[in-house]
Amino acid sequence: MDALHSKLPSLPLSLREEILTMGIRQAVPAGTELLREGQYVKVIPLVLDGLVKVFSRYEDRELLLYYIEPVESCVMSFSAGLWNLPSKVFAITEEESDLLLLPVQHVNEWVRKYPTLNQLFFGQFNKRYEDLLFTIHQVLFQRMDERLLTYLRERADRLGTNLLDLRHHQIARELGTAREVISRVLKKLEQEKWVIQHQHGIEVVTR
Amino acid sequence: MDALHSKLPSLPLSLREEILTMGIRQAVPAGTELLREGQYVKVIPLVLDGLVKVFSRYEDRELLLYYIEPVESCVMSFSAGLWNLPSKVFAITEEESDLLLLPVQHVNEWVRKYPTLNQLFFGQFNKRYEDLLFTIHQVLFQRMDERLLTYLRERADRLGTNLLDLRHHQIARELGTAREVISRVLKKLEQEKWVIQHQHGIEVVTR
DNA sequence: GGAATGCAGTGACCAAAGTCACCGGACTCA
DNA sequence: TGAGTCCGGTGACTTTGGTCACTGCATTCC
Repeated sequence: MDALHSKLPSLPLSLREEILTMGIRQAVPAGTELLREGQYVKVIPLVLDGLVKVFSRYEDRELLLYYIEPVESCVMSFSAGLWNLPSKVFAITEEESDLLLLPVQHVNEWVRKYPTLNQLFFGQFNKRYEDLLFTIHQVLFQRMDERLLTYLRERADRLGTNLLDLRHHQIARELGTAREVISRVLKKLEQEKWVIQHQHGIEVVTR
Repeated sequence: MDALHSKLPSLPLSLREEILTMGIRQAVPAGTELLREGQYVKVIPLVLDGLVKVFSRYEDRELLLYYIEPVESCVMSFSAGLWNLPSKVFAITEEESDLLLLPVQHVNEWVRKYPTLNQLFFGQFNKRYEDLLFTIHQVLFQRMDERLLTYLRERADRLGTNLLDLRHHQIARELGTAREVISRVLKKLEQEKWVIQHQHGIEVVTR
């Protein structure tokens, strides 16, 4: 339970203690939906461990916007929670994750009482803003082969392995396209020696 | 000079006075570049009057991200200014505009001294986050005809007129596409009676 | 063993959008 | 008045990516 202290050393001790008493610690399995479009939010989740994906959805297509890594939070939940607005994205745990749920009324107090908390929130907003900029860039200016390779490399970096256990249809959903497209492009990337497709995974060739 | 008082009544009087003494009031003509990619920022501009466009650029294509309207600011300048990071977007005045330039070191103090200022900053971050979400949505999930019509309507609403004086190539740049595409799609929209093209402008047909 | 299921491969086709080349009208300005 | 420039229109073509239909594996589960 002292994880918070080591992970957020920048916050005042008294705030960390308040957070620990008021916050609800929760372990959630992989694949749990944390936030749905149109939903109102009463707790702000802080990811202590694990990984959460944030998506935009339209009809039956979706697009991965960004990942929330440990000791980060979801800015959509800030605005949705603090101003009681409906969410415009949905979020799902990618791995089994350890969350700290912060009830919004307390967060409202803390923001007033502890100005340093604002620094943290600003940082999060800024990170997500940059993530979205990057995503826009990819979607508008890059072709599928580039986007796919960037996606695979980013994932390999994050997981610390070149062997990615991924289904084509998973990739397609995250990139907002169709399974066949991924199969086709992946084959092209393989011919160009950027990746190797094994029976149970895709190997990203190190440069 | 009392514009600020009437326009930002939510801020404490003493802060507004500080802003007025430390901020630099500046009128800039239309088409002035305020922020360039890679640039470091020493003042945070607050738009008092006029209109500023914010773009993402890649090679020789660009994409309009959002507009900054009166009594709004640019979140890219927050992060670029307050953390001394290079900008990833560029901004240009669309109309002649009246700006209030806030030197970053003072803003840093104000943020600490006046917690209400944080509310304003949060609001701005949230607005831009939503703008970017909307843009992603348009770019990935909508076809050009939809995007173009949405763009024209939004613009007509903002300017309060159905008659838009726009060049095809301007539109193309803002939507990140080519002039010919706009010409083609505009013709289709005209055939479908959504717009009428006049000699000197495009009329958006009211629904 | 056989049916069902999930996954990937693939060819054919289509639609959207990007590109190229070229035209002609309007306007400007020297 | 004639050259230059800006603007929009357009046909032809290409590329990219989305869709459809169908195949062949594995694996799993009765």
